[in-house]
Amino acid sequence: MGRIKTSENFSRKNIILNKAAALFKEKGYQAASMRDLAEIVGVEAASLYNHIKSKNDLLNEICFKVANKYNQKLSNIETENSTCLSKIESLLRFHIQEMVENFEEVFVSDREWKHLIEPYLTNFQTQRKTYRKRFAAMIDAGIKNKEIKKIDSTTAVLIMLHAISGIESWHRSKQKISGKALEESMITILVGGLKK
Amino acid sequence: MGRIKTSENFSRKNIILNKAAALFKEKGYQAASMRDLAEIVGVEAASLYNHIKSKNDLLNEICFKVANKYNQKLSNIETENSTCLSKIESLLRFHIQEMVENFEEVFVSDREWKHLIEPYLTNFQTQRKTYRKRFAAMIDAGIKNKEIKKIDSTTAVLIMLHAISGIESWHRSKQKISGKALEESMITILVGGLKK
DNA sequence: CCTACCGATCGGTAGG
DNA sequence: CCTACCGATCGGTAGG
Repeated sequence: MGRIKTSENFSRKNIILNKAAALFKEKGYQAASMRDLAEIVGVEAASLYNHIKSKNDLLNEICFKVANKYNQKLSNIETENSTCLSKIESLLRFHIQEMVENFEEVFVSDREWKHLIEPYLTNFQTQRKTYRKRFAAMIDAGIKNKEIKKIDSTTAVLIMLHAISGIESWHRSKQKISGKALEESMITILVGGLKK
Repeated sequence: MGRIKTSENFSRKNIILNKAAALFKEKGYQAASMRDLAEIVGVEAASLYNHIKSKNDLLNEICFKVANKYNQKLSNIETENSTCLSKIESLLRFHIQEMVENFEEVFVSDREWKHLIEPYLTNFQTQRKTYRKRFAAMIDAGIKNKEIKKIDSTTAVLIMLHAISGIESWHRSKQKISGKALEESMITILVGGLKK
C-alpha cells in the first residue's frame, strides 16, 4: 500500500493530460481526435470520459497549468532585489528552460489557446495581456535606470517571447546543440540587444 | 472587353485564395470548413470546387506562393554588393514588411504548413531548411568578417525569424504603434543584438 | 473500462 | 453555380 511519492503525478488523469499535450502539439488541437488520444493511452475513446469532462477541458487544463506556473515565476522575480537587466535575464532563462524541458504543454498553451471556449478564452487572453504588461514594465524600469537602451518595450517583449517560442524548431532539428548551449546563445543575443 | 490590368488578380480563384488565407489564419486550417469559406465568398460549398481541386490544394497554393516570394528575395539580397550586416538588415526589413502587409498568407504559410500532405510536405520542409541555412551562412560570413559578434548562427536565425512571426500579435493589439515604427524598433533590437 | 450507438459535421461528387 | 446527397469521422452518451 502507499505509492512512492515523487514530484510527478502518475494518476490516470495526469497520464491522459500529458499524452494529450503531446498529441495536441503534434497535430494541433482540432486535428487531434479523442480516438487518437485513446489509442495512445491504451483504452477505448469512451473510457477517457471517466477521467475528463470533454476534449476542450483537456486544453483548458493544459493552458491554465502553464499560465499559473509563469505567473508564479514572474511574481517571484518581480520581488527580487536585483537590477532590471538581471531580472529580465532570469525570466528569459526560465522561459527557455521551460521550452526545453516541458515544451509540449508550453507549446500547446502558446499556440492552441485560441481554441479555448468562453469564459476561459477571455480569461486566458486577459492573463496573457497582463503578463506582457508586467514584463514590459520591467524593461521600462531598466530604461529609466539607464541599464537598457531606449527601445519600445512592447516590441521588445514581443520579440523575446516569440523568439523563445521558436525553440520548438530547435527540438525538431537533428544535429542540435545542447539545451544549455542554446540557452547561453539566446541570452547573449537577446540580452545583448537590450544593453546600452 | 479587356479588364483593367493591375498588379492584383481579382479572378474568382484569387478571391477564394485570399479569403481562404484569412479564414485559415483566423481559425486554423483544420477548424476552418469549406462551408465557412463558401459563406465568406458568397456561394454554396459545392461551387468552390469549380475553381479549386481540394481544401488541401488551397493550403498548398498559399504556402508555396509565400515560399517562392521569400526565396526570390533572398537570392536577390545574396548577390547584393554590400556588407553582411546590411544584407541581414535588408532581409529582416523584408520579413517585417511582409508580415505587416500580407500577414494572412505569411502567417498561414508559417503556422499551418504542417497540414500539407506528401509530397508537398517534404518539399516545403526542405525549402524551409535550405532558406534557414542560407540565412545562417550570411551571419557566419559576417562573423568571419568581424562585422558580427561570435554567436551561434543557427540560434540567431531561429530568434530572428520567430521574433518576426510574432508580429501577428501586434496586428491584434489595439493601441498599436505604426508599421514603420514597429519595423524600426525591431531592427534596432535584432540588429543591435548582432553588432560587435 | 467496454460495446453499441447517436446526431452533427466534414470534404467532396453527381448531375443538371 | 445550385440542389441533393454520400461515406467517413467527429465528440460524446447510455447502459452495463
